[in-house]
Amino acid sequence: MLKRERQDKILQIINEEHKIIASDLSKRLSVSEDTIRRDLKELDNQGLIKRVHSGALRIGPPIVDFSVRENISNEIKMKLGKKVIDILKEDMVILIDGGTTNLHLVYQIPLDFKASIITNSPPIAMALRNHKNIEVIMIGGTLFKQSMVNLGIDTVEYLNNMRCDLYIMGIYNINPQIGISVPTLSEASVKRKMVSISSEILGMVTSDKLDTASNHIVCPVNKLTYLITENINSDLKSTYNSEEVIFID
Amino acid sequence: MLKRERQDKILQIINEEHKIIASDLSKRLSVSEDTIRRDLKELDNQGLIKRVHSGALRIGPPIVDFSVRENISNEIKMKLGKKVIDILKEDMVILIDGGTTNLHLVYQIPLDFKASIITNSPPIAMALRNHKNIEVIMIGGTLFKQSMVNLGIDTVEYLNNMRCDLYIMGIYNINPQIGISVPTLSEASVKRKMVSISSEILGMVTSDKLDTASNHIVCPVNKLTYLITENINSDLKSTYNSEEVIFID
DNA sequence: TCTTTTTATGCACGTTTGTGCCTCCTTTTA
DNA sequence: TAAAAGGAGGCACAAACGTGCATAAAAAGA
Repeated sequence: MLKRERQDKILQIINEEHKIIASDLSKRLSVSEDTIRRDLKELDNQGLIKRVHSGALRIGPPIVDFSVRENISNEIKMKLGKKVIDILKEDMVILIDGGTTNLHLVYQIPLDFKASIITNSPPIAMALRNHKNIEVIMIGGTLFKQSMVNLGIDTVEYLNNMRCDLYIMGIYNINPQIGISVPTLSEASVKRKMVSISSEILGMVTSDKLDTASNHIVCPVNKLTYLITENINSDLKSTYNSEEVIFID
Repeated sequence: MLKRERQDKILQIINEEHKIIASDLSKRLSVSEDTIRRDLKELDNQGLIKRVHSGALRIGPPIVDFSVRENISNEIKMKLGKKVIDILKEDMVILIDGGTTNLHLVYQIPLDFKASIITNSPPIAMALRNHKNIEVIMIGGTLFKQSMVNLGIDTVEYLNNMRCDLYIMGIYNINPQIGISVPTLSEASVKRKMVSISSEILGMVTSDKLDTASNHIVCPVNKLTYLITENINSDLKSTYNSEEVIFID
């Protein structure tokens, strides 16, 4: 691999992931850490990245993660997001609601990607600020601060007048028997409406959410077109997998 | 997690929550308290936070991104915002649109302030995340990324069904003859509607915006109930001041 | 194509940085 | 005023860094 080629790759990775660790990069690109260090130094001198001890950061605003508890690692959510990027097609009309996992996905959408994105989540809208070719349509409502999404009658009503190709659902609880559920009624009704107007539905779940349930049911699991998880546990796979759901791990 | 990344996160948290406890941070970011102490010490030395026993406090203007850390205009905008805080009364219904000056105002609203805030600007909504007693209503629309506000027919229509006590207008151009103007038609029509449904109107302007004009006129200057500026130039004062406008500098 | 020159890479080795732990001291709180 | 919580400084260790040098890989020239 040529030096130039490798540095481009580094830039691409850092743009997607917003930060990199030098030692990781060394493994991923199969070169010595010395070379990576030299690359990072050069890119930093050109002002393309911000070099810091043990890695580098992307220039520009950092990820504004609104989750109070940082427990679930961002890396995992990033990985989930990466799997979804390939499913997105140009010129799709994509509906995305809230959740940090969805946010991490949005952060990884290439800056030149062309699409329409509809969302009721202010952080998602903010994250699309620099995507010149993405038309962002925000759905209003009363801000539910815990999940940072707009909810309420107006939100549901607005959704009545639209359809979209893909709904990327933020999932808090999923259970093979009970289905997908959320803790509040207003979130459930908005999500139900979103489900009903979408051709395909995609859900990303971190392992801590598998086999949990809450009070308000959104829909059964088989409504999902795609289910993306981190875990390759074959038990889970067979539990959730079905003819209808495309299971990606 | 990289050190710089962690420190940026600390800044973000302290900006949102106005104060932090070192031991909490240690848990939230999964590092030892020693490391947090060192981080806080460094940030304090850089003048970015105010270190106190057992934690730290926010120091004036919010600054998360290292690329925007040293921005002087932040200071000025913060001072303007401070003047406005006293005008806000509890339980008001306040309409706020976009602009960085407005955002700086919102950052200074006390965390326990009680009110309803209606906005078409995602950053404003985000900034109110930790204000438990503020009901935030977001108005949807097509996101105009340059000013980060939602615009369009739906936005205007939604405003038809409401009234509010105070409209805090983001001002880009103001001129005693021409009035208040903006560069785009859609922004102008939304602002005009906002003017028409509000009992009082407040505008903050930094000196660089005084005596400038743009293509689409929103309203004459005397529509303003309050005009807040940084400059004590008496010429300007007499130009803009009138029986109708309360001039604060 | 072959040789020469330039550039890029990996390794060795001493240095620096970041972090957690420990001890002793200071501040806060009951 | 005593106990508890927080803070400062030192120590240790691992990971990351920079530098010089030998060698490999490109690029340039013949």
